[in-house]
Amino acid sequence: MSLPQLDKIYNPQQVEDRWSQFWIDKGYFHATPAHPGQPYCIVIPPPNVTGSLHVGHALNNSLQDILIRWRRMQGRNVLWMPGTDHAGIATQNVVERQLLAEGTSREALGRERFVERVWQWKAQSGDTIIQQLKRLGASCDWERLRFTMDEGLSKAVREVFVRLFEEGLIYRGERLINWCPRCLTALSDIEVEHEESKGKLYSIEYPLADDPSIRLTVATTRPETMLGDSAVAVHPEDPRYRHLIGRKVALPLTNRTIPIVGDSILVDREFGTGAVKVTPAHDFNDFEAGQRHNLLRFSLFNHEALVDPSKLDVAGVDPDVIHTIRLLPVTKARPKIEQMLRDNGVLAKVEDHKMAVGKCYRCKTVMEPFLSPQWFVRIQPLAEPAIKAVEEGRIRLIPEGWMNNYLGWMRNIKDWCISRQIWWGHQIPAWYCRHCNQEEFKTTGSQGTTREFGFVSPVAKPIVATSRPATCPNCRSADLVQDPDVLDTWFSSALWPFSTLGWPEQTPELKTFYPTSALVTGLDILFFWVARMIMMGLKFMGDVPFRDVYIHALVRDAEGQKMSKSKGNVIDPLHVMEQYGTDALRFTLASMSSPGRDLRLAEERIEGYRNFANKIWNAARFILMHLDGEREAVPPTQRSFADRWILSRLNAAITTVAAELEQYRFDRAANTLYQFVWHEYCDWYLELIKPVLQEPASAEARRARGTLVESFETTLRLLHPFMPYITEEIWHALPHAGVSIVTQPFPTMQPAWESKETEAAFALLEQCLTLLRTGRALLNYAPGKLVPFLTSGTTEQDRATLGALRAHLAHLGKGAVQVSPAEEWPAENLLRLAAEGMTIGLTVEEDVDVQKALGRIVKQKEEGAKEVQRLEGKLQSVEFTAKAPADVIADHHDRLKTLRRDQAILHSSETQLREILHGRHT
RNA sequence: GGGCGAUUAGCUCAGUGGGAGAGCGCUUCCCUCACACGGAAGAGGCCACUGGUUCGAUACCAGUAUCGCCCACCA
Repeated sequence: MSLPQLDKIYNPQQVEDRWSQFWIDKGYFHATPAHPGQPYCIVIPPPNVTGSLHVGHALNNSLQDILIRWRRMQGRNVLWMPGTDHAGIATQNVVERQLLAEGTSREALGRERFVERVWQWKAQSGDTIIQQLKRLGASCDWERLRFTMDEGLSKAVREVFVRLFEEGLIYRGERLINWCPRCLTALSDIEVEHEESKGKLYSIEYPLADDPSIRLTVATTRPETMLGDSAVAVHPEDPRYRHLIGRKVALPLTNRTIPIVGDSILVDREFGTGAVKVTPAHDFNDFEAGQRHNLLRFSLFNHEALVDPSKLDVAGVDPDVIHTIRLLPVTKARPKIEQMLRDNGVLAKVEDHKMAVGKCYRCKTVMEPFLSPQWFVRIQPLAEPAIKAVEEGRIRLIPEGWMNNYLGWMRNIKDWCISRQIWWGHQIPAWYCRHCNQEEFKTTGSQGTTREFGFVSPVAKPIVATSRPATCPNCRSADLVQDPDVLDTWFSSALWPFSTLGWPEQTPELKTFYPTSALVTGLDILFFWVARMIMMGLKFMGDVPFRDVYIHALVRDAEGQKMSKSKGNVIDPLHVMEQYGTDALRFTLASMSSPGRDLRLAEERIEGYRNFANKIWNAARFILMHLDGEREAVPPTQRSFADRWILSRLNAAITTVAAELEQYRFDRAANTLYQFVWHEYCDWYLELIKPVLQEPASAEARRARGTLVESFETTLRLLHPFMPYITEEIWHALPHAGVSIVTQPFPTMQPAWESKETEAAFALLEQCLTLLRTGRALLNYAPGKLVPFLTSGTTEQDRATLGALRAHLAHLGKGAVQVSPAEEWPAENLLRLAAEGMTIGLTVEEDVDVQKALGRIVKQKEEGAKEVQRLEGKLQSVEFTAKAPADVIADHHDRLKTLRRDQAILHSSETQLREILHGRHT
């Protein structure tokens, strides 16, 4: 059999593309419901269709692929459902930036042409991330690639919307929502990021309308909103203010008087003065208070968060004030108002105050509470079953520490604002009859809106349907206008586990793969995505969307900073794959993925695992080099010590890896593999069998080759989910049956391989050798020089045991350690003797500087008793027989605890040792 | 303000009611015919602090400190 010539250094680039394509061409990743195995399904967290693979994706998908490949090898019916997300605002922003660079704009293009343009961009760049995922080795069923705006998925979106609307779980209304004045759209509560910032707390005095001598002091962080105040609230049982409820105060800078109301929900008596200004159009609490007390709402700013003079006019603001702050941004208006309040003598004080300011999660612009008509999902009825599913363990969060997070959020969940005033996305399947809503549409143009910025009046009555109705069911008019808003991106993602499987059609895929098995995702989208999938899955499928949710950490840079382009600390996974190989990247990410902890990725770490790949590669080279001859399967009873040992260890590795994967402990599984392959398989096993392989024709060698191939091939299969490329490449070079390692069975525990006795024996053997080497190094014994390694043992048996030890260990000292005598004994016997107290001695020739060695020990003792203790522990069985000055020996004799004198020392000269070396172990 | 997590070798992190570990880095020696992306040996830690439980605590409990994350309408 001719073996391929392998390079000394593993070159990932040369193999990766080849196998990636090979796997796809062979259709290994394609799933079919007809497959007899137990279904195992993961739906991918769909990346932004126009995005590029970042290291977070790399982590997320590496972990998924490990699970998927592992389950596939186990014979399960595996489906990894891939797809991309249209990512409404994010994508729209990107295309808008492109337009800006071209000197045009979304508005100039108009809605239809803009959306067309985004589709073009999608067509152009949508394939990028898919190709990158393939490069990562992701074994998705690429034939099933989905996109959230596919016809099928859009149908699911409309279906869900209509059903929820018909059940009253979706409604439309004018509410205070989070508004991004830059993206010009509403956002949901969780799309607002709170950031601590320094602000001021302003105390303003409002005089009673009928008795200006009495003043109520209220505090606010946003004095500019006082122009829109509708009331002052006090606690109804507060003795200071109780009697004032029902009276009015004169609102400074305006011609309005506003009532004093009692409200126990809004007002905390203990806080501040106990009196609160109420601004229903600019504060979420105040909005609710306003509803409770039927207060007027005075909106002051326009959709760009600029002071709107016409609204100020409506709010009865003093014309001079309007003039001063008209069209100013909110932050610019604030100091003007502050000054005017001061001029009016009603600004009691200004203090420093820290506050949380909300920012848009897409563009970091400061958000503004904005009164506008929007669509909402009534979430509570959906949340309850979703809470139960997790409480009852039908869905498992891993690590489970996140459960409280999830439950806490779900229990306090608020209605979900799902309408967005952007163009890219699923347009809301609601239409308005222009005829029936004449009043509302009177003042408008073709867009069919009555208000600023394209809002359809909140009073207009929508017709909700999965497709455009031909006529108005009420008046038969065909003059229908579709609601201009689109749905929150996360609305369609919430349906992902069943929409991708064909819902609302009852497909075989849906039947086979729903509920899916596991979801692998980052914490950052637990609420955005995971929680909503659970709610929607339970609602529309009547069952949980997945059993396990594995929540992995965020990838940070080596300093623990979030990676961001602006900081320039981004590790580009594509670059890493290029430089170190995909397998190295995957293995690194897996090995660092401890639960509940962010992972700091440093390039050195990747380099380390690149070296690991190279180690595997060279082990393969070694093995292939020695395979040029017959080999036989070995009956367990005839296996050599080394064979029994490595199979037992391999067995342990298999058991551990599988157990860790079951628990999503990718880190421990990876570390087990690393430890096994490098420090057991390569460091010890391959070294142990080297001498045997030196005689290729021997029966011993034939048997050794049998186990060698078997153990290595098994190891490759064990490694494959983590390092798919290199394992496939090497597997093909090894003797094998089958077409690809991808479809080979995952190794399973072999009870016959387990041998605790052999492992115990090996442990002793290892100790002996380490002792020997330590002694050598400690005594500065020249590296090329043989160390006579002599042991006690008076009987023939002892002597023979020692010989066997030499046979097994001679090479381990890399030619510099030899054991005498030469008789052959099974190593186990030696080890048994060792266990019974036999001591191994190290004899030093006269040219060794014992004094120096001992001096080191003494010096270290002076420096710290602990170190010397450790040294003594190691040296306790080392014998010094060199011609050192007698006083030195005497001085340190007791501490060195030399060999017991009742044991004979087998001595050997250098000449004898050379004979042994060349005579070898046959 | 509430909740959660972290604190172990220079760095990144595992870990367990009884011996303190790994990778990388570092020191010494070695380019020995699988691998210098390698081999051998080694240095380096009051396991954050303070109490408690225990025969025994790095581990369990309480508190403190520092850091981080999530949530939050206290004007």
